[in-house]
Amino acid sequence: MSNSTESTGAREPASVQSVDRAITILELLARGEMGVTEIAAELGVHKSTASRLVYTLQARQLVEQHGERGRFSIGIGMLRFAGAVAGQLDIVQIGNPVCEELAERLGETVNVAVLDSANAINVSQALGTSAVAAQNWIGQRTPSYATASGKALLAYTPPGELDELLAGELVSYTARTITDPQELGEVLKRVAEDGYATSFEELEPGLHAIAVPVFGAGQDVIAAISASGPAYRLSKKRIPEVVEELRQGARDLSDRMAYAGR
Amino acid sequence: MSNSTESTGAREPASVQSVDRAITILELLARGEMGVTEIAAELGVHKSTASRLVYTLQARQLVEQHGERGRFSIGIGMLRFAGAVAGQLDIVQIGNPVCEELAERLGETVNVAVLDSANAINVSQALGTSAVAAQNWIGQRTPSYATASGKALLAYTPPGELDELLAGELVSYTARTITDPQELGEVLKRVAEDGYATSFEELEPGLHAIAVPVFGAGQDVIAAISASGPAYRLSKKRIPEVVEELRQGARDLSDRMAYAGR
DNA sequence: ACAAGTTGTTCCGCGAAGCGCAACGGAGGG
DNA sequence: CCCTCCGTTGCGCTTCGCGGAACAACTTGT
Repeated sequence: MSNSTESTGAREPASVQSVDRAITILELLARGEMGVTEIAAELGVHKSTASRLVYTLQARQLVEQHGERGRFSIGIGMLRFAGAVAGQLDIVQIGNPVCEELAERLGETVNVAVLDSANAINVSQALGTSAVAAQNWIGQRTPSYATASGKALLAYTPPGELDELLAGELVSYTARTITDPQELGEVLKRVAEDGYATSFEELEPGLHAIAVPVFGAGQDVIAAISASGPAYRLSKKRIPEVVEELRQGARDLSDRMAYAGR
Repeated sequence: MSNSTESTGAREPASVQSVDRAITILELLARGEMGVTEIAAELGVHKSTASRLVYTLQARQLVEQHGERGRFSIGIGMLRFAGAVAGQLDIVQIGNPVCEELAERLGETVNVAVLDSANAINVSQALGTSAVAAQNWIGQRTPSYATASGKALLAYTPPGELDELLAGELVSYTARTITDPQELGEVLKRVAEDGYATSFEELEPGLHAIAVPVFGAGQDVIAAISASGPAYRLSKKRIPEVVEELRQGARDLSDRMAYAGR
């Protein structure tokens, strides 16, 4: 949240202050509407400063003002960039229809995720049929060791890199989160053997997820597909069924990616 | 592109310079990879300035560096915002599956667009089956009077607002672009009667498009669905067939939006 | 193979640009 | 109808960010 100016410490090449603040504003607004005063308080700056930053973002359509003098929220202009990043990562576009189909077939929320250093990032999503308005996970950075997708991705990473990647990262989110490096290693080995990974309440209480890897042209893993839902519905019993469906989707996605040329 | 500092003229409340530049960088990178020097030249600033701006964006994952010292491109962090804006505009999420289905049925690229002042902005997209790697239109701001979607949206706007909206906007893109306000008025009236709009090479030579409006809860138009493709394939003859499919999709989308609660 | 041309990054001093302050004007709410 | 809270706008001071130049790591040309 409010990470103010860190004057001393590590020698980071120094960021441009106002740009950094502007990005923070965008991240705040990504979570919901806010007023200028609220933003200023969160940033730890004066109202006027926040106002001008917001104005700049608004002039470029990155934020929108709801009334003439109302609150602010993320703007449509952001979609332009969204389209660009989606265009660069073919998997985003190609993953969407696959997600849709799986979501309909399983009735659960389905995501495609890729690995970015220690985090798994969801790049595509399709909501399940359940009426419960599920959370939007797109773009979310989730700790790889605590999610099904993450573990599916990590399982095929060389152990050497792995230790480096997760050094000092193993924070506990629930009672079931794996925090012991050695235990994690064993679990990942098992994942590689079985060809699927699970996360049963390791990230959030009551949240279950099952994931399988998506292979690229060679033997490398380029993504993971996961199904997630409430614990009472996505039980252990359903693993074989769900894994089977996910595998089919993963194969489908692999093929489409190969066809697309990458 | 390079809009430098305009010292004189209208009294705009003044933007924060570095933030404005940073956004320009993002827009540049949205079109493809670039190097720092290239960016600096485009912005009209010194390399060092560009380097620091890019570093700031990179630290927040909004841009990525391809090698250790390579070129830059839009980063995955952008997806976080994309998810946020998609969450706020329900139509983005709901529109996607509708696009997919229509695209498969028609074999052409299908888009959902909304109106933003004088521009039509594509918010959802599904590519057609044709092997031709079509352009990514998501987030694109297109001149409403020259696109099928745009005209479908404008046709239900009160004439008063319309004149104000398009004052001095009617630029010509091709020989067929409508640049006469009176002619546009007549065309739009026709669109409202027929219930569909076309753009045959009015935006780009060789590009045809057909669109229908999407109605909200009342009689208001909240979006438009369009099919677009090369002139030789999406000919006038196909209008009845395509319009019929699009109408069905629009009704579907309307229903789903109503069901979703907005 | 070396040199000359790139590239992107870092250090530093000056100046403008952006910040905080305070006053303004409108919108609700009591 | 006053009082409070909101977002916006001049204004002056200081800081922050810019430009210049030197640097280091690659690529190219001969």
